[in-house]
Amino acid sequence: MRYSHKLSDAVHILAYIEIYHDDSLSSTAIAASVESNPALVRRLMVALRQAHLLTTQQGTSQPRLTRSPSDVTLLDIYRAVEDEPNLLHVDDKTNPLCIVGGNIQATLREAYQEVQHAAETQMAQITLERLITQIWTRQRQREAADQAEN
Amino acid sequence: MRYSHKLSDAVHILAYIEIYHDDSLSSTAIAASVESNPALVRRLMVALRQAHLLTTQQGTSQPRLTRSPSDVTLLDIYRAVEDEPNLLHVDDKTNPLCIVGGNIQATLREAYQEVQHAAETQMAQITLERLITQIWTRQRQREAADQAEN
DNA sequence: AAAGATGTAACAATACGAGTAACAACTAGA
DNA sequence: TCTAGTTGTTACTCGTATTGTTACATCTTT
Repeated sequence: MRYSHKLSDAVHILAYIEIYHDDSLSSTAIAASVESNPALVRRLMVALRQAHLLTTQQGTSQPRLTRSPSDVTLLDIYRAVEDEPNLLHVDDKTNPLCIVGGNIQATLREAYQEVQHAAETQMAQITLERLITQIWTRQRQREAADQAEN
Repeated sequence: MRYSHKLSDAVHILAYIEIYHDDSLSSTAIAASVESNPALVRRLMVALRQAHLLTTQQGTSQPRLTRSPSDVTLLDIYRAVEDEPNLLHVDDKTNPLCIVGGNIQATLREAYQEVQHAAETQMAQITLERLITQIWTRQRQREAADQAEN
């Protein structure tokens, strides 16, 4: 399985907008935090906007979250940015004349659906608020560690 | 997310070996059912062999399952063939000087781990025996449907 | 008007899965 | 023993998806 960072970067963007809501929220500034480029940020923000997770206004560097972070879950973000909703994928090119090839697709689809449901149930329990809280907690821990070092 | 068929094809191979254990089990025959090529089948069989899910003997087209299908789960097969064990992936290239960039990696790693655990728990409950049973059930249903049609 | 930002598209670079081919080593049967 | 068929393994190519890069029309603010 190849790996994309869409979900991680989307969470990053939302958390950035929430944490730095008083600073510049230009795609360039956000891209600097993601260590990526403004176009990627804007592309992801299109998906987040279509999912009604944030609002933007052309020309103004002022994206805003439309929902409370306590009301946004990892599942919402996942569905917003991942155009392929499934974590596991059935090989849809098997020999229909074979007992295995003719029946394994539907069988695996059902099994994968159970795995998907378990994963999504867990994703639905992880709120953006919790993630932001943990980011702050880790930040304070790092600052305390830096203090102790000096 | 890009998608591979390694897991599906590996399940296919194991089910094929179990169901057609009295027929030819050459990589060419299996590849015909997967509608793939013998090299792919052999590559996957290497991983399955290293995970002690089957035994092979060079030159003989007689792979054998080493465990009872009731004792092999989707998780076993998943871990055998997927070299990247994680379904979700953290962007490990973020700006450490930013509150978000400096703390989101560890935060997401923890969250993703919970999702991974939920998915793997479900995978561990799906046995190869169950999958094979369902393949047979669907086969009988198809045969009955074909009968009714004529 | 000018500067800076977004929205969007086109293209290149990159990475990875999968297909293909080739060949040494091994097995089984004539 | 010889031969055909198979596995184990490697190298290369191809197709596809993500990401990086660039460009530019459109919008907002000063």
